[in-house]
Amino acid sequence: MRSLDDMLALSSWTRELPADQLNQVRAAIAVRDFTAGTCICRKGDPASAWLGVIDGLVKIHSLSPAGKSVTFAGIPAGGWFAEGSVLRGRPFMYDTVALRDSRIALMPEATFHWLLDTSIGFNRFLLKQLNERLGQFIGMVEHDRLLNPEARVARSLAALFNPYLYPDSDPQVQISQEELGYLAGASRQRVNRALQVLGKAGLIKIDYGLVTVLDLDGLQKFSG
DNA sequence: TCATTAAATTGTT
DNA sequence: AACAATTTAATGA
Repeated sequence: MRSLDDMLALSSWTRELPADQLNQVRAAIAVRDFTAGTCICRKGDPASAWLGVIDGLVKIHSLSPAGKSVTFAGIPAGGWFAEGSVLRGRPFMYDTVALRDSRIALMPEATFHWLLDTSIGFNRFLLKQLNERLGQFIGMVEHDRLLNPEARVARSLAALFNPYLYPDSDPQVQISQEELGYLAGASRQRVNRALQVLGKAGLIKIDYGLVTVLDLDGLQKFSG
């Protein structure tokens, strides 16, 4: 299992920090392990920390009153999230659940704001991250209206491997087809078919509970 | 190490 | 949505 130091080494915002500031930031970050299926934070909880996925896989999602699940984003190892709520000083708007055993970094709100006030590199990182996320969500609306289900699954999958949001060299993700369905807004059956098509096209490799991306660029551009 | 079983996931209708 | 097949993980001989 990866460590907090692995994560910080991968996070580009740490690179321009003076050594003593980085040490202070590192000391302020708490690390907690969550087993698969447990809730990391719920809608309405105070946003007291900026969260990072050191290892594992997390989803941000919402449950309809009728109990249907919609997943807005899957966050694999290397990703930071919840900056939106921390920036506004408002409670979380969505639930976050560990999809498999996950190790989470919690940077206290005060530390987050200290970095925001003192580090240009940190601000640059946040701008880039917010911009990447905005692009992903605009893309989701576009794909939802314009593309066929195979292409939607392809892009949803590709979004998990955004090299800026999730700087992790691992081309695999351990996720069930059911969860991919929540992420892509498609039924499990549809995801199953789509994955087979994408596999035959040589873009991914499918194993039990595991998807390996062979051609990320091709996956992003796939349109049937 | 191997066999058995339950649980999770997948493939199909 | 329901069913059958497959894979994994856990258990104990």
